[in-house]
Amino acid sequence: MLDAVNGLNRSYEGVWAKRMSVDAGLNRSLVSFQANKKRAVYRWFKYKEAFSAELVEYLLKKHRIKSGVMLDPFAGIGTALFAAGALGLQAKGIELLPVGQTAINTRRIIEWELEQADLDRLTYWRDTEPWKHTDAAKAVNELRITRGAYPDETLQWMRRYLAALEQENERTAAVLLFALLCVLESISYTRKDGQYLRWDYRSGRRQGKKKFDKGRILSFDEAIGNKLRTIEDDIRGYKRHGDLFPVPGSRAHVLLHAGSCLDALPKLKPKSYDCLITSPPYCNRYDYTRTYALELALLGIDEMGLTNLRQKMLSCTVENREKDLLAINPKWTKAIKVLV
DNA sequence: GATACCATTGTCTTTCAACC
DNA sequence: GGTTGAAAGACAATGGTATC
Repeated sequence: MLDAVNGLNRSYEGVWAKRMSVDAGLNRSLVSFQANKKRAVYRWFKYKEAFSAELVEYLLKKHRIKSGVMLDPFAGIGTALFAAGALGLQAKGIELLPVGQTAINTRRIIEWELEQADLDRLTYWRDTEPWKHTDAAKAVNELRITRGAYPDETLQWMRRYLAALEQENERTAAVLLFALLCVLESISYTRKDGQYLRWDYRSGRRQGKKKFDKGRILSFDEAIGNKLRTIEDDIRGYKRHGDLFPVPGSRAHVLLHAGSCLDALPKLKPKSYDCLITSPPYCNRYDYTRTYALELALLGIDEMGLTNLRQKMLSCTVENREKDLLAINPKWTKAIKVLV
């Protein structure tokens, strides 16, 4: 079977061989998340799987694409969408993981809906730390895989933070929730390490032969304070003459389809896109419901939701259940015939 | 009811180039 | 010179189900 798959791959590569080339102008920073770490807005959420906005700009410039519609069927946190959108293209994305959907939707709120008064509320939160002045608390959703992820004190502050942000309007609350989403790893006993969540020895979880020490775990105040400061600085950085987005085209035209591209791709209208930039998932290895478990829990996913999400993913490691691919797209007959 | 079997879920170790 | 990471290989724990 493997020979048949490899044969199919080779013949398909042959179709595209003349169109593929090695670009010496690219380096590791550009094609990974590294370049986003220092870039305003893109640096908020550390999504290691992303490529850089600079790469998107590089590719569009190189191929002289200045208008039209771009598609990213594995949109992630929307790096390609917003980078292309800011250059004047219409950008459409498909994303299954709620973490990515939240990142994209929050950024759309910031670009299109956030008002000056909302921005002032973020400044208020940064300066006065309202979670410290409330007794109200809201439970932090927990999953089996996230149990014991935070120090007790941190968990208490998270509960108060969640309760306090509910007093804000929808726009401000969305940004505040996203800020918390961005710091979860840094305030937890976990680190996203390769394809699984690695646990610090202080978590109380069962340890392996080698003790894992993730180093300093940030306090809630320090982590969220830094994040709110960064987000606010970046948004205000846009500001000129009282308008958040004065540069024509800088406010990205981004549309998101929240769901699986297995469902969405066959329904797209043919020949309606001018270019496609994407970073597809590994087909047999990575399971995002493990590495992004903290974030998914915060977003309210329950055990059943987590299981369903895991099985919906295109890839999902060796334990993935078989999918009825022909029911999704009858045109895949040839490829499927090789596999059986 | 005990047992075997199997799919699913969760974790560990090794590796080494690139990064900081 | 320590740390990190869109590897890769493997295995343990768990829970459901078929079989006796």
